[in-house]
Amino acid sequence: MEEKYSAQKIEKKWQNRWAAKGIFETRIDQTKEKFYCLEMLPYPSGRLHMGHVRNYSIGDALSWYKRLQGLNVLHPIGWDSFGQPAEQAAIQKGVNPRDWTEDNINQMREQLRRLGISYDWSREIAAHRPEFYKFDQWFFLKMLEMGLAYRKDSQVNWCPKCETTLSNEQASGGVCWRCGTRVEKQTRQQWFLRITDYAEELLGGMNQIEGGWPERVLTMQKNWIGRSEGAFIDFAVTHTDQKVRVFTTRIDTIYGANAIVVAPEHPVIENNLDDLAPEVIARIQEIQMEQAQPTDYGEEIAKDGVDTGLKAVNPFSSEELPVWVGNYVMIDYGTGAVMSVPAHDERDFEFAKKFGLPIRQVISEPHLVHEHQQMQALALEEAFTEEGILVHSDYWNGKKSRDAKREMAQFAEKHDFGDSAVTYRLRDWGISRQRFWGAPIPIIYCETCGAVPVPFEELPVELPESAPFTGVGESPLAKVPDFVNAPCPQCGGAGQRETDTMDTFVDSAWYYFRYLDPDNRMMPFDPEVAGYWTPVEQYIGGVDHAVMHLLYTRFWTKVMRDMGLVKFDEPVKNLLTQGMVVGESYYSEEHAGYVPQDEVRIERDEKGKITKANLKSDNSPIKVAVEKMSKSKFNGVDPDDMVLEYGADAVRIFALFAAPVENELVWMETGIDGAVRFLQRVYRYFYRWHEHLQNAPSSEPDEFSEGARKLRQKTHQTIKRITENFESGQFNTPVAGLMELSNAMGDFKIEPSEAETGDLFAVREAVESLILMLTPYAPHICEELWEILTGSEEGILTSNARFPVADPDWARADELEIPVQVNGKLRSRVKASPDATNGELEELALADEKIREYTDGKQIVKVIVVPKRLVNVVIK
RNA sequence: GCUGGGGUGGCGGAAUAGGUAGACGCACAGGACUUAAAAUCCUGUGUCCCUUGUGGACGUGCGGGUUCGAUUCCCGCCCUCAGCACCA
Repeated sequence: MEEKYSAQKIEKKWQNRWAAKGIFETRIDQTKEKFYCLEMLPYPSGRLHMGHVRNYSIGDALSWYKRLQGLNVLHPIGWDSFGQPAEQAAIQKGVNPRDWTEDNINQMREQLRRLGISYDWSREIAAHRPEFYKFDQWFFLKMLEMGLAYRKDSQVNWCPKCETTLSNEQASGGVCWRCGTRVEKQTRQQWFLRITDYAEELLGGMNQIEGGWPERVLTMQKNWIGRSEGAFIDFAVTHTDQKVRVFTTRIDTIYGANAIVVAPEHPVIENNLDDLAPEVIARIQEIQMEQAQPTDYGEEIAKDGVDTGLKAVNPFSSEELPVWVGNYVMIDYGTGAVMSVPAHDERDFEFAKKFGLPIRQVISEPHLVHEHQQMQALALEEAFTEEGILVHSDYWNGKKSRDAKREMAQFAEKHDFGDSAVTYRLRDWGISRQRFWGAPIPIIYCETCGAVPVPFEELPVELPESAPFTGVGESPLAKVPDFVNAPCPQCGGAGQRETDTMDTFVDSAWYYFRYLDPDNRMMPFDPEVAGYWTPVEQYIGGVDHAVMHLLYTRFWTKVMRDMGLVKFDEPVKNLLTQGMVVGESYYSEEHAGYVPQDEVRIERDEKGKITKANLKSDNSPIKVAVEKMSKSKFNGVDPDDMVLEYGADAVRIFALFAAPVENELVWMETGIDGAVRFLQRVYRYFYRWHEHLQNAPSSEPDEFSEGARKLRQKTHQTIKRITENFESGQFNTPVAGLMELSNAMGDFKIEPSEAETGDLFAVREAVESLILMLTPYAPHICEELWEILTGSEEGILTSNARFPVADPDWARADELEIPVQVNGKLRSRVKASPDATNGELEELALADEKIREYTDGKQIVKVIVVPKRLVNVVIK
């Protein structure tokens, strides 16, 4: 054994040994309990960032912990390798997206190896490889058969200058990210998946995962699905046989309706164009344009609208109402039409105020009902949006909102002009992307047969080797005639392939099922294999995927269940959303920009608090902030540099110790020093003892010195505590426990050469326990120490070592210090045996000298004894 | 605006079926070792007060409440982070 700890040497040695032996490759074993530990797969950008390191350190710690408990752990990784950056690189640098992607994957795989993450590399997958995306296409065709995939007109962001479609992110602020041109909305035929068919189940299924998923993720999904209960009501358009159907959650307010407001695209406009004045049509077009302008968060557009001149009849009151077009009504929510009740809806109120429409209050607060019934008109300052008692509503007067809602919906249903209804905010999932670097949608358009699915046996529809990447015009795929032209599978006539590719969220919706059976050529995976490995016990990733990815994958699972591929409803039992990794940044207002740390001089007070920060060059003040790591802010750190400098073990310990996993993690170099120091302490201690520990007895001796007893107690207490911590999903507190154990080992001051049998046993037990419990955090050093300790090259897993189990007798304290309070204030402590009865504890407390000072001459009202914890003497 | 988190030392954070607040680490200060430095080891470190002790008071965002006892439970605020947002 070398005297000095060299992280580089040890880590390299074990990474090579693990790889050579395929230690982490996993097979189905029906005799063992399985554990599927999954981390969100990375996009192969080329460099790992600290967020990845944190994510994979968490997953790896958990995988090791479960392996050491004897579970059959599946811990795979792959690449989310379709997507825009590869195509962008092709446009800007002229490289082939495939080559660019593969290069990046190779680099990042090496980085992951250097971190020593225990992946089963034999299961590695990548979305851009035909073996994988073949099954994106397979699923698409299946969903087409099931009626879950369909095509319809939909709007996309379009930059007229670049002649290309843009994603919402690329069109943020309403301008093209590349050229700054104002983005237009364009209507295209796009493919959709009917996720809305599963809206109710996606909502209801949440009770199966409650407790295992963070509350906020479930809430976000709930909000996203946006279930809303109400009613559809038909308003007949006068002089026509048409009806306008509105959706409302407040049917009880219907007597207060002053107008019907429809979205500009509403069919009632199209159907009655002849009856509309030309200036009205012009206004409607204007309003539609306004509405189509993308807006930033928080930006509210002023209400605008126009009276179409059409009239519709309120089926409850028989009142004739004007039909307006309004910019605040959206075609794709509800029915694209609302009844405007200004007295009881803020938006309608604002609209009515602006256009001078009548405002009638029909819901009253209970104590004002009488007053409201007397008065014809009331001047409302603002909309009254709460529920109450109906007034000015004919037959329904005096009813409570809640009852009226139900009864009025039933009435509408009975008289055939309405229905109770549930609507959702959730839209069907549009998967068409006008991009090259994605899975081609397997459809051929034929003039005679229409949109024809590519037969299953012809899958995959492969991407061409290359395409003209100009960044302008249509999708590059459309410019590859060999790809586009294909015979119609139905009639054999000339056909053209769909040139849109699939949203990359399709890949991520099911990728982790492919790990189970990555070489299957016929099916995405064998259902029997999936029956063993899935569902996922623990999924770990960023909270930024709380809605889209995690909702899509839940949807996909339910579809797979309906296909008979899996037998459960929810794919992920437990979800852990880790916090962001942030760094300290330095902003100079003087120079209007961020500056690197080494250009800043920081002064601290005697406690270490920053008192002053100035630029070294010109002494101008600097603002110190903690922000998400980024190159432009000079506050990022490269994981590779860190690993090179401190070693993977230390980097991983710090990533897990510095903060609870769901919190933000502030990356500090001084913090990582602490992790290095800890590892060195462990190594030094081990070095000092390792030869002597070979003489330690294998069975428990009868006698122990006082120091050995103390050490054994601490060892078993630590095992107990760390096991509990792991079980409750804590990753930072076990490190603290290990440090305490290591400190206790140091406190047992005894020369190894003078150690008695009992001492040797106690130290060896502590060392073994420490190594095994530290393995999930720092596997390299632990493997090394284990090899030296046991003399076996097999490694911790192969030698079937197990996570230590606490002996309750040793974990039990032999003497307790019981705090004694007088009237709730801590006044003294007494020593007591853990077996002391409440009566004995009370006696001890009252006999205590300091307590007697307080109780002398006072009346003791009562004494509260909390077994093993505390005594409180209440005096008067 | 709606929804959901979160406010504990100089910092990251421990501790909640109500029971010693501040574990562990960082930073800082002092000491040992050293010709010196680094490394290492030891000690101290919530605030305030005094008669410097095995002392006292205060202290978990603020104000109330319940309780022998509240960081933990209840009520009302303030601040902050995140997601969503003209959703009818």
